[in-house]
Order: sequence, then C-alpha cells, then structure tokens
Amino acid sequence: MTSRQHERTTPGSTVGEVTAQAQALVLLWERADDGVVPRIPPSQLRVLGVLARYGSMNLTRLTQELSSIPSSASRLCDRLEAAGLLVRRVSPDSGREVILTLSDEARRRLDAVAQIRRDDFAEVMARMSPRSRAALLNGLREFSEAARCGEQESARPA
Amino acid sequence: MTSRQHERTTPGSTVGEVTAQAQALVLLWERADDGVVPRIPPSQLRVLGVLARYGSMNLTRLTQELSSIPSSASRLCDRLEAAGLLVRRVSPDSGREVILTLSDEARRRLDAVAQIRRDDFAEVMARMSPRSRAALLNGLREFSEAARCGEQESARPA
DNA sequence: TATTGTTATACTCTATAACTATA
DNA sequence: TATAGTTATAGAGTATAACAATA
Repeated sequence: MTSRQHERTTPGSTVGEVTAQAQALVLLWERADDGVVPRIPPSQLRVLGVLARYGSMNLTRLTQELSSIPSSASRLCDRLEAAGLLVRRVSPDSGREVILTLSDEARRRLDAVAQIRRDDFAEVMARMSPRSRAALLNGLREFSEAARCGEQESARPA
Repeated sequence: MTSRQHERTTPGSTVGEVTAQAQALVLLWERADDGVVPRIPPSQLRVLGVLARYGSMNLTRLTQELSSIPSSASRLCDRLEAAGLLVRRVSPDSGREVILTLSDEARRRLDAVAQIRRDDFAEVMARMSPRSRAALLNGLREFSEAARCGEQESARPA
C-alpha cells in the first residue's frame, strides 16, 4: 500500500506543489482562531466547528468527527456546557443518547471568528489580480466538490 | 475600524466565497496531523512546524510564532526535548538565549505527516480536471505570494 | 535596569480504565 | 449482551505570577 493508483493519474509534482503552496492559506485560516476574544481554546473551537458544519449530533458521532474517544469528547462537552456554548439534552428517540446543540452565544462567537477570517483573507486577496482571484475560487470550488465526492470511501480506517 | 479599504477593491462576495470553499482544503490538511503514528499532540506538532518553516530560533521568537507566552512555550519545549524531538542549547552569542533545533527524529516525523498529506491531496485531486488542478495551483501560488508581501505590516497587534 | 528564560501553581485537555444506564 | 455515555485518575497543555541569570 505504499503506492496508489491515483499517483499514476495525477502527477506527484503537481500534488506536491499544491500542498506546498496551500500552507500560506492554511496558516492564515488558522490564525483567525487566535483572534477571537474572549479566547476559545482550540479543542472547544473544533467542537463548535463540527456542530456548525453538520448540525446537532450525539456524542458518538462527535467523537468520530474529532478522531477522539467518548471520554475526552464528554469532558469537552462539560466545559462547553459550563461556558454556555453548548446544550446537552437527552434524545427523545433513545434514552441513552444525548443530543448536542450549539447555543446562540456559540453561533455569535463562530460568526466573529468567520468575520476575522474574511477580513484577513480580504487583506491578502486585495493584493492579487482579478484573474488570480478567479483561478483560486474556481480551483477551490472544484477541490471542494472532489473532496465531497470521495467522502464516503475515504474515511480513514481506525 | 469596522470597514476597511480593501473591501472596496476586492468584492466581499468573492472573499466570502473563497473562505467558504477553502474549508474543505483546510480540513483535509489538518486531517494528516491525526494520521501520524505514534501520535504527536497538536501543540507539539505546531512547534515542530514552526521550526521546520523558519529554522532554529530562540524561545521568545517561538513564543511569538505560537501567539503564546514564554512559560507555555518553555513547558512545551520540556516535553519535546524529553520526547527526543527537540534540542535546546545555550546560544554561543548570548548566554541568556536558548537555541531551539529540530532533532533528526522530528524531521522524519514531519516528513511522515507531509507524505500522508500528499496522499490525501492526491486522492482528491485525482477527481479534478487537469484544468481545475492548474487553476488551483496558480491561485494558491498567487495567494501565497500576496500573503508573503503583506507579512510585515499585517502582524496582528498584541 | 531590561531582557531571556525557567519554575510554582492552577486550570484545561486528553486518554485508559472502570462504571451506570438504556436497548 | 451490546451500546451510549459518564466518571476516576493520570499525564499533556496553557496562563498568571514569581523567580534566576545574563546584558
């Protein structure tokens, strides 16, 4: 399993170039997390991000999304609940499941992070040519689409 | 300071679209960190990443790069040193400064993470058209260049 | 005296293991 | 009996404050 089929269809040099050039974008993306006040620890922010992307879910699902384990996720939820960022309630369908939901305050904080991020990106993109901005947008759109398509079979085995 | 000049030169809708579509790339990027075995905690991996990008540095510089404080960074270095991933030695120029350097083992581990990342990206990019891959690469190149240009003045104030 | 870095203490984060409760 | 989740306990991560050593 050291070599894969796709490495014959997509030149490794292009893949290597993309990952190398993507770093600046990733660093700028992550920088926004440090900018929100009052500060939210990275682990907690990650939980909020998962819930914002996929909606309410139970603890088992959250555990999977975090590549974590139930006890760690449960502790995280303890702190988020204490901070008023998360609501935990028993599922109406199954008495042993818990439904995790973002609080309104959590949504406001996530909006703040997203706004910081857009400001950071706007500052960089203002220095790009319109043509480059369009290339970036289209490239990212196709990448997102391709990532969505492969979401099912590409879940990394435990 | 609620509205900025660049928002008049780059349409906010494009910026919003790019940040929205960039998420899939960022998530895939970050996923590689969970895949390295034996596992390296995110904070430690972040330190290694900083040292790999900028080379050896003293603790004050590392603290700045992490948006952290000296005591936290020093503790992190304690654990990295104990794990054999980092070498701490007194600077030959100044007896109160410490030079932090990656160990060979750290470089091997970082290489492993990078390889996982390239494999993940290759798998997604194999589902893109050559044209889209080229657009993505060029867009990211321009973005990186623009980010580098603005690095000086855009350091967020403490 | 200012700068560089470490240490004391306390709280947050994560994992292993043991546990409770529901299906 | 298996599944969903929580609770000990211990080690990793982070910040505030106090400290030692060098410039």
